[in-house]
Amino acid sequence: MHKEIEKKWQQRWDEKQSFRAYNDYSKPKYYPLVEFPYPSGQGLHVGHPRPYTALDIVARKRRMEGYNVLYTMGWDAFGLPTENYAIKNKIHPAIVTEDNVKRFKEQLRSLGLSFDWSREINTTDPNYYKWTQWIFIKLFENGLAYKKEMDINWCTSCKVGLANEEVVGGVCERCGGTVVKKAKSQWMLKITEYAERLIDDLDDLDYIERVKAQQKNWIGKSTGMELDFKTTSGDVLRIYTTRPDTIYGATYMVVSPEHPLIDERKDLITNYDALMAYRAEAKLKSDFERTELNKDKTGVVIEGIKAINPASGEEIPVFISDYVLMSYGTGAIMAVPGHDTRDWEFAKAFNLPIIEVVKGGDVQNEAYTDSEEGIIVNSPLIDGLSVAEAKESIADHFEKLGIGVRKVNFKLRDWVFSRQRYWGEPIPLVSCPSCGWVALPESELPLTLPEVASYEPTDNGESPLSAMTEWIETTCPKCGGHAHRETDTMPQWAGSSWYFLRYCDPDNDQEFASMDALNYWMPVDWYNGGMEHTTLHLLYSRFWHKFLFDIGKVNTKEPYLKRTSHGMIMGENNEKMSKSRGNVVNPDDIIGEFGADTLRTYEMFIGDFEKSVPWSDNSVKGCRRFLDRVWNFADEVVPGDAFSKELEITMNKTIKKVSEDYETLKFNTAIAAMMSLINEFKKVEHINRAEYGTLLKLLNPVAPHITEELWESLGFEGMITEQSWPTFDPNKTVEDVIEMAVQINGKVRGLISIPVDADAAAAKALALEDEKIKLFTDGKTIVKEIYVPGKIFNIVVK
RNA sequence: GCCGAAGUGGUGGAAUUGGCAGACGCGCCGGACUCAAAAUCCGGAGAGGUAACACUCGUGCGGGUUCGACCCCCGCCUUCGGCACCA
Repeated sequence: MHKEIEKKWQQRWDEKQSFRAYNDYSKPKYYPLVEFPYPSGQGLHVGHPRPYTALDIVARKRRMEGYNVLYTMGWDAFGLPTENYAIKNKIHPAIVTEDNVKRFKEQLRSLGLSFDWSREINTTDPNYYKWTQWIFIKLFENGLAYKKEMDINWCTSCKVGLANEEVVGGVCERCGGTVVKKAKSQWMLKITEYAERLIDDLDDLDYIERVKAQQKNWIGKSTGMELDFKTTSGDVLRIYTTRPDTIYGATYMVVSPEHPLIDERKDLITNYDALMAYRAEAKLKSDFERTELNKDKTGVVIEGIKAINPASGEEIPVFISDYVLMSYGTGAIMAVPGHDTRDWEFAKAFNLPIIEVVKGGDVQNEAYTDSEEGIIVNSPLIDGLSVAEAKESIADHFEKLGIGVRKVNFKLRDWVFSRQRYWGEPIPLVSCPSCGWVALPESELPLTLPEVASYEPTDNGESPLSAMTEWIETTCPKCGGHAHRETDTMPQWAGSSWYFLRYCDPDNDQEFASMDALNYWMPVDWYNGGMEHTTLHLLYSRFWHKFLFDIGKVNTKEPYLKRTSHGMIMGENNEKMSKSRGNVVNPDDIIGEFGADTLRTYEMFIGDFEKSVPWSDNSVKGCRRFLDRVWNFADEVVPGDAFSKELEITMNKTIKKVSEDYETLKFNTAIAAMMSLINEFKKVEHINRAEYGTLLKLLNPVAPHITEELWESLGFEGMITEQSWPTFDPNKTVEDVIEMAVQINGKVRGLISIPVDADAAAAKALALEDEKIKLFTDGKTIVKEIYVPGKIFNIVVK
């Protein structure tokens, strides 16, 4: 039954192009966006439809409200799993991708999502990645792409570079071999140049708070100063600190094991070998392991060089330790064990002096760090000042002396943009011996991936493309001389950093999208995606968008007006769904047995949309039962074009509730309200066409097929998809008389029937008539009455 | 470890955001229909307590604020997401 109905309406929507987004700029537009999937070999699992259905509900509601809606789908198809599958099975990744996309698309279509499939895009399509390459060239031309030596994970036995994910517990996931850091010259994007704006512009956006907080913390802005420490070797060690006020407590220094001073002053250092041994050890650890707070602090003192505290003039030792990273600040810190937890632990481990410079804690027992209101002590220049005052005063002092400067720092690091892989966009640059790095002219884009015999990374750490001599050898676009192509490819993040722009104008072969189309459709009105994309993808795409704004290619400084997040759907055992755990549920099975409408209803009813939730096969039935009940009522509908007196309030209330809940991600309570409405329908003599038709419209975004079918079979005009959204009369959403709880000392002891707008005196009179209330008030004195109209009446007695 | 969330019956969750905790659904129990089962329909239930009421307890744990706390504050515990080459 459901199979025929669903097929019928999916075909009819196609024929009538019901969900086509027209570039009809006279109508108000709405642009809802969901994260496009990576088409994996496993096909869709039941987690995918959750966000798609949610915004499908919004999209369908908006169309019924008269908007021109752009809701569409695409494929983020470059990536490691496809490449690894291709290597293993000796199939071209393009073919693997094609198969996966085909399967994903069939599955998505069977869900009855109202995507405009004419705008489908694929990041691996040369007509798409032409523009990804084009944007990269613009970044390069604007000085935002540069080359830098960066460490990659290197498996010493496979002799390949590994993604972080492929390094499990410090060893190679495939062969168990040792993984080390290996320096490699990589393309970097200067996202740090946008750090300030990426934080500041969040203020005007309607992102859920936790997303904003994650973005802010990831960018990690801190205000402090850079300060020079002289050394006994006659050098200057520049440190970064957010606490210049604690300078007198700096009893030692720590530099990163990679700090250049060590090699520059090799001759003065008497324990160079020990330092080198420590550096080698640190190389094996990730930054994450290095900065862990609760691990034992390790380090080696540099023998032969001491530093001089610029405030106290005392000589202090200099250590190397892995908790100081070369990539943050200046790679050197002043250590104030009295007021920094990691410094304190290090000082304890190495028996270094701990000096109290801010009053309030017991620094011999633990670092005193929450010191914003503390008073400075043991610091001749700033004694008696508050921490805030001292920061300013000492900063002024050092700036005057010319040995320090106020500095804002960010945790955010530049974006490593090179991959030594095959399945990614080729970086469209050539290296010319006389001109340096030169971008390809636009006419040579897209630079397509060459056919190679092996997609396997080479054993020298270079991309598979590096083995393609005839592809690499080229001429310099600038001087015409002999030159080499870049053989690294872009990371998968590239294609997904601008895809929402392409949806606006997907077939344009002159530009990535016309300004007309962008002016009309952008910004995205509502972007929903997983919390797991909150830091990287969201930040990268905001960065690219801001860059495109700066060069005048897009019309808004931010891509997304609103960002919400959905929870994951877990397996029935409440573990993440995965093939290896054997708890994956395939939507095809549910659609086969119960239908797409039931699956959609269940996915929306299953729980709080923003929280993760375990799948339950059993509960699916309940949603099917609900739809069956809706179906069965069709036979009992009587004529009538207005709500009956009996149902008037209920109908208005339900329209209000459902309309509001669809806007606030509360799909579960919207469906519960419609279930309650059906329960009300059972209680009354008749339901008429107005009432039933309204229910169908409210339910349509969730269960589009069955509601279309019922709409048609009852002889309503046109398709339900083309109808306008029901409205309600606010005056008819509340009952005149309500049941109010009466409390004695905060505990509910009785109920009174009272007009909603009654005053306290009326409530009191009614309450004191109540037999049960009398039991609690008789012989007691009323000391206080709290009356909240429409809510509660509380009597405090003694 | 750091950053961000979450913890409510047997179970998924709800609670107008400080005002009757457990809506709605699943599962369970009982009944109707049936030769029987399935499906469907009707009814029941947080725990303790009572013949039935009454009453007591109850939103991860321990404190606090308030007439009143799932909701606000302080201190913990557990689980989940992210940690820069998974997407």
